[in-house]
Amino acid sequence: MTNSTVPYPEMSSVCPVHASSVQEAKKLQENLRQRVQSVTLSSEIRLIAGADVSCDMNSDWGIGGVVVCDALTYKIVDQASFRGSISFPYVPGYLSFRELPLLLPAFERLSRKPALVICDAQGIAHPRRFGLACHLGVALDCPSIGCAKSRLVGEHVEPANERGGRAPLTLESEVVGAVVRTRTGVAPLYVSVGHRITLDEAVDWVMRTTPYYRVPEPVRWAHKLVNQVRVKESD
DNA sequence: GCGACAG
DNA sequence: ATCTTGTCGC
Repeated sequence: MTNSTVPYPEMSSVCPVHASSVQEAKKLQENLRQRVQSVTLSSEIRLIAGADVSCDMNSDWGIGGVVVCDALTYKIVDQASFRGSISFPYVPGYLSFRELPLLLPAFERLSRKPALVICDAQGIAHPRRFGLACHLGVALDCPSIGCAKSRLVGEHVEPANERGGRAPLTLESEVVGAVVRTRTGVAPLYVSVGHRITLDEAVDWVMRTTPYYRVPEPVRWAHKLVNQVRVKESD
């Protein structure tokens, strides 16, 4: 029988997030990418989460954190973090193997389970269409959005300077995301499908969660959380 | 060989 | 990502 108090019973079983080399990580990505679903959101979204990681400059420790917000008021309803050692180097294209080992344990510590997660990273706007947001979405079997502050791959024109300005992000003649201006006069965000959502829905949720700042509210809170914990918890 | 390159 | 104060601009 299943235990309903465990937030993510499916996580521990079938989605590897560790790799001992870039070559191994690449093979995992090429295999796991088949599990990504770009489909319409299946349920009504009442709780939305932001996830982020903070790394210590001169050590191999980092903090993974999640903040869960009410999808209508953006008030914080739950949060959790996890401190651990970082085992994978930062290699562009392989960020999930560095950050997911810190993020997933944080999700396990939540008492409220979000219906949608916004990640501070790419989704399918990735060389092998399997950025961190996809990896996290598949591992948690949860809808997710890739919402990065800068470009990893793809070409695009400059979106209109006003809030709501949007331009397609193209890679190998495929639209893999959207470059979205969330605030007038500020640098745009790179939005893409993570898992179990469509690009238009992803852009819609990024716009809905940016009423005040460039970055979505849940991600801003998660960023504050992990930095606070890192300073407080620094040995 | 050279430049690009989420966090 | 991280180290960091003041400062330029709307």
